[in-house]
Amino acid sequence: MKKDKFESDLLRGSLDLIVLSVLADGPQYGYAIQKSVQSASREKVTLAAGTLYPLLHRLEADKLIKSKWDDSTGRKRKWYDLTAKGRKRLQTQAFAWQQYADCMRALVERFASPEVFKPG
Amino acid sequence: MKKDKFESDLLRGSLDLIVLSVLADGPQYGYAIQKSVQSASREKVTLAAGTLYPLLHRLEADKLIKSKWDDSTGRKRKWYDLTAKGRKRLQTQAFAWQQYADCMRALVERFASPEVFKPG
DNA sequence: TTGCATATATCGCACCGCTATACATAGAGA
DNA sequence: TCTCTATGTATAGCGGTGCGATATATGCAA
Repeated sequence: MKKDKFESDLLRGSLDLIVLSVLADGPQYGYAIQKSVQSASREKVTLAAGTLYPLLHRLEADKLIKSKWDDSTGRKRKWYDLTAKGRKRLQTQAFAWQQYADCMRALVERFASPEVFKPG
Repeated sequence: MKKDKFESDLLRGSLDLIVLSVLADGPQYGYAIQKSVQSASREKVTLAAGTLYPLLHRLEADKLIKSKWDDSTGRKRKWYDLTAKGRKRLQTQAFAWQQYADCMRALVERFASPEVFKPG
């Protein structure tokens, strides 16, 4: 559990935003989104499949994204694209996140110090 | 629900850190912590009692804080204080949070724009 | 033909913030 | 005195969500 990744609870409430932001650059299918998030976060955020697909279904149910199957190639892929509502949500959510981050930073900034290696 | 406050899911995973940071300035009892968090965040973060007390119990179970009842005054108050472990956790958690925030900011910064008032 | 990466999906667990509820005291105002 | 509000702590249960486990299927390379 002591991976170099962020705690699940820290990501909670941010994953929607992350996925929306990744889709802002153009349509992608699920598995590609997973890889995009991973690389865009420099491997700090890893979306488990059991997290990603339900999340995409939720976003679609909320009409923030829309999907289309592509059977033309060998592999069946479900492509997702932002809706107008999704684009709008991305903006407001991103802004809300910054507000939250500014507030948090003010609270905890002075306490931050990296964990240091202690020889056993 | 359209209050000026942050979404619950956004706070999730940060509340521990917030409470630890508030306790870093000295011992406080539950109700005071609630008020401190509220004012330190400029009313952006409001800890419901049903959130705060279980949270404090968890932190104590993890030996990050320790408690002591004070019956000397009229009102019975349970005072909480950081342990050495709690102080250490505060540092590492605050640092982890900054890492996370930097990562998030890089991802969503360019999309942020405030919600504008639209006359109906 | 074996194995891995790709690709999507769902179930159920665990965790936690919140509402609702409960109980008790102090102090102010009627 | 009575009532109302703020203070003070606590728990039960609900709802949402990230995740591990599991299932299924295909393309491709060794």
